[in-house]
Amino acid sequence: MNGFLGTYSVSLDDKGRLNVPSKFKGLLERDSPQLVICVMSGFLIVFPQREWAANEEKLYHLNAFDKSDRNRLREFYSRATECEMKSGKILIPAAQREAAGLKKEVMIVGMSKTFELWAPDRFDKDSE
Amino acid sequence: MNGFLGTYSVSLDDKGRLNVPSKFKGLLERDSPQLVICVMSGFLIVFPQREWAANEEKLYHLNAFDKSDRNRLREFYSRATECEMKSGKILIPAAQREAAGLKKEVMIVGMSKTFELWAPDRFDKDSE
DNA sequence: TAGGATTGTGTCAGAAAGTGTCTTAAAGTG
DNA sequence: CACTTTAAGACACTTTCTGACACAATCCTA
Repeated sequence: MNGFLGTYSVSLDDKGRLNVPSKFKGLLERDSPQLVICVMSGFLIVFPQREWAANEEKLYHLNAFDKSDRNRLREFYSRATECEMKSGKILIPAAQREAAGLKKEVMIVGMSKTFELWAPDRFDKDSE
Repeated sequence: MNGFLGTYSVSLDDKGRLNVPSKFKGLLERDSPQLVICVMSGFLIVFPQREWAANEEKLYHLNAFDKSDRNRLREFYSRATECEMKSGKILIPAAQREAAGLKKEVMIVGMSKTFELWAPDRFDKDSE
């Protein structure tokens, strides 16, 4: 597999769980079911564990006692949540669903190393 | 686990105890329930015991007979309080609650190795 | 130093949120 | 077209969160 590719429309169940498309499921099972979901402006990015760690490394040089560095760190960490794929599903925490305006139907967009979650109406408008 | 991640809104109980979200609880239990809470400008930083020790080490090189070094040390230590998670809760001392303006609702913000406590209104304004 | 007020601690019940699994329907495959 | 795989929805069960209460420890004052 070449990473996360394509666009899928899936639905959330009654508790807000995302049914992961089987192509993505395979990738996550091979690597790790551990994920980090990060709130962006209007949508969510899903990082597999390893990919998240790679991004985190870019912040190692920042000083937690410097005010502006600390703000950057907060920006990064405060938007993230650790999740896990369980029984082939990912529970999207309520706050994240809220932030991305996710209702029942969700667009899943592959971005190779990561993938994105969009509310259908926002995807049509904002993603271009 | 990737450390403390995400933003949670939790409430203090009638005695000012913080209900630790279960994801953070796990991390603290694995490591140690011992904590240090440090007052910053408008919010609180919670250091797990080990992380506090690591920060303290960085101050060893300061000279206790140098006036400005001594001020830095005083600044650091005087704002700190030792706490402990008990029955899954952390009692935030009254003085610290006061300093951070914490009432009933508290925002908990993961910062990887540490986490922060904010009054909701201050978080919205000051954290960016 | 006794009594009362304040602060700190353990625990529990009800509500809310998260999890596992199964059935049915739909889509993909040869 | 028969068979396999995948997605949706439903349900029961478990875990987590909140608010409350009872009790313990500490502090303060007379």
